[in-house]
Amino acid sequence: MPELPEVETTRRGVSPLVTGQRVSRVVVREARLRWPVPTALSRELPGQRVEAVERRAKYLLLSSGAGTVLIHLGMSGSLRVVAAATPPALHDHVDIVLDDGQALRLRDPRRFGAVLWVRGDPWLHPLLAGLGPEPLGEEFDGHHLHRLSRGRRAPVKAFVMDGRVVVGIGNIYAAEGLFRAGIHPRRAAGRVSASRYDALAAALRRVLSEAIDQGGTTLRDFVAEDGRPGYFQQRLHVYGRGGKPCITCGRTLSEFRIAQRSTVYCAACQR
DNA sequence: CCCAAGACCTGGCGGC
DNA sequence: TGCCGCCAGGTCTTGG
Repeated sequence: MPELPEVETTRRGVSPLVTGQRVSRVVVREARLRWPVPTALSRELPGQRVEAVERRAKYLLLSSGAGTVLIHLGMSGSLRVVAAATPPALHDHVDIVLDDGQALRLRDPRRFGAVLWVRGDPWLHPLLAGLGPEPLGEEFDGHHLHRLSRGRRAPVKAFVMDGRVVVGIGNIYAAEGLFRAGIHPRRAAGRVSASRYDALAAALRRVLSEAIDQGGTTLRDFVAEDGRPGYFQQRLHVYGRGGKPCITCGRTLSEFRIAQRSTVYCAACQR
């Protein structure tokens, strides 16, 4: 579920309901996420006011005077704001209960997600410190990709999914960006030209922005009912379409695996 | 340093 | 209907 657009959609949905609220308690029903949910979170967050809800890569940061809650949704996580009295469903692992009677509730069936508590400067945390630029930020462009890729022999798809290069490009948007830029996903990263990296950076920006916009279309009821943002309805050009015709040339889309991830592309349009 | 593969989990689906 | 193998939006960790 969560690629960058969904995490950003979640942030926008949750932020106005949580920011400025005081935390009354933290309920951890299942601490065994990717890393154990620290007991210090339950001790030190209650009584604090949530100052802001920020995003870096696919991490959400809830800041308070005493520390920062670092949340990652993994493969299957979702966050909602519910009435604190709402009975938890299966896999509703953590509640951050607020003074106004609502709770920020994490559901994560596969438990690849994380809820951490960082006392000092969160930007120095090991999970955040080494990250590359935001794909929608100013530092990210074709020149950045071109410069970092020289001498790299890994497939360009794996290269753009590497968070040290640029954050937030998951399996869906890597495939979509490469298709729109006409680049074969298995081409060695070091053998993609500067101008084609310009096209790739622009394509990634565009597809991510579009997805966020579409998530935004259902933002109003996002927190209320079924937390599914609208961007799933957007037309994906290649992801999940292996064996179907290319929307540009009609040729059957090919599918193979790069680093255990399914990868769909058009052998005619992508070189 | 670079790269590929393994690891962590549950649930849904297709095939038999 | 039931069971089995495979696949799924991520990314840290390990080993060559």
